Amino acid sequence: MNAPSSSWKSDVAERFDGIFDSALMDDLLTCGEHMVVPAGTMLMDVGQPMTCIPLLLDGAIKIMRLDNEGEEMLLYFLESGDSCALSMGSYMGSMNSSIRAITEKDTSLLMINAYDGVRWMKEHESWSSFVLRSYQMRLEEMLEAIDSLAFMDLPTRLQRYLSDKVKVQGDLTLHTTHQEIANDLHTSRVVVSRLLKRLEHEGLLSLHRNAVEMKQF
Amino acid sequence: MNAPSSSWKSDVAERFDGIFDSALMDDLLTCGEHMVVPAGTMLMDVGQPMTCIPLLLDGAIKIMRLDNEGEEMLLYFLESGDSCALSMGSYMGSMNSSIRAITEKDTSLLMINAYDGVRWMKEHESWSSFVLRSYQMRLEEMLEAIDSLAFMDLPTRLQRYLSDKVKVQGDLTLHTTHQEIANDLHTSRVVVSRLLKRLEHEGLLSLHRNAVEMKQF
DNA sequence: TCGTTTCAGCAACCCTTGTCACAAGCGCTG
DNA sequence: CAGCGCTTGTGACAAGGGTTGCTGAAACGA
Repeated sequence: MNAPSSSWKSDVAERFDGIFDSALMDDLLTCGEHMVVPAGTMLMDVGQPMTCIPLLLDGAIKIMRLDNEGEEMLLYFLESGDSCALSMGSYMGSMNSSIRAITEKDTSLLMINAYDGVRWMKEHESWSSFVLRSYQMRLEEMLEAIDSLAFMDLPTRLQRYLSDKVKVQGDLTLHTTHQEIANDLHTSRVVVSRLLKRLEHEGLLSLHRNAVEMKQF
Repeated sequence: MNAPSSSWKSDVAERFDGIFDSALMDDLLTCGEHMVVPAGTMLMDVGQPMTCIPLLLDGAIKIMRLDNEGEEMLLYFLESGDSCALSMGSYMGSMNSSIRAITEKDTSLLMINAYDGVRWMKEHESWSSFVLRSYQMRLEEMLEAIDSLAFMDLPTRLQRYLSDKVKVQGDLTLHTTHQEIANDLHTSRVVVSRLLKRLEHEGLLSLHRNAVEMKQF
């Protein structure tokens, strides 16, 4: 959010320069609805109908999976330039979201009506290859989530999580609680505290109230 | 594989009737290369370039993820009518496979050159929506894999695995070893033997050498 | 400033899962 | 038939991680 909110069109032009051709860019600017949402906003929840496709201009969105008891599990983060391909699902049979999306930072995004998105698949080759690439990237990130669950122990997963979060936040100091970390990793607060303490002893980070300050990552 | 191998074209026509329009069907029959592969064949491995898109006519394919040490983890099964969207990735930046694919049964499939597949995205609307639906289905299955890893304990995962396998094989008796099951679930043989024994005591199945006979599922 | 709430640290305990070691049975082949 | 490899069963044990309960400190709100 470096630019004033009136200039989001130049943000779009800059962010997707070389990716979308000019005709598509025009359609985007005409049909897209620009939004700025503060950190912590739930953009989408499990069971909600998906009517539009978000294009991220700035900020970050946390994508999570839930089980029947409402327990969360972090899947991945969307960052600037990303889009959530799962939203195209509204066009294909599955009408409802199977994930929860919450802004991780203040976020600027362009909402595309799903119907327009589908129409453009035929009209703009640069759009259809963008959508396919987006699906591809989401699949790769899901694979990484599976890797971490299937092949890594909790200390390793925690370190990866902290690294990712530093990258997304762009700040070595993470303003979060142990409980939040535990939710994202789907484990318990006590366990996270234990492991963080260990990492502090190893000198990899230092702990404060409501904050984890990373030294290396 | 009910039909003689010469009549695979009618298999295709029947399997994808109502999904592909007639022009696409013609292209499919012209450009596609039909193959019949026996069970246990590795169709694709991690690191291999992906040059074609498989359309499953009959049979089943097991899709697995590997870690650095070569440890396996079952992701999902492809069944008749499915396609592996990951293969489209060859067109998008990522040239190499990140998964391993092994036929689970004798399998009949139609191989589409990736280049043709990409070209048809523009030319045939029924193709592009098929590809998108395919991506969508793969994503949903990955989500289920994540659910099972993140939210379920091993006894539950084992039961789900056995159920899935029965459905895919179309046979209540699974011809497999405890070691193979352990590989698919990424656990150890001893643990699988233990849990299977428990399920046998509960009357859900009975155990034989190289076979698990399901009673209910 | 005082009470309340939230957060983190810590200890003890337990359950699930993984590991090791070994034995027994089946089926194959020389 | 003897020998071998593969598969399964089982007991004892270790480790990872989840649970409970309690404590004190920091932040917050009136």
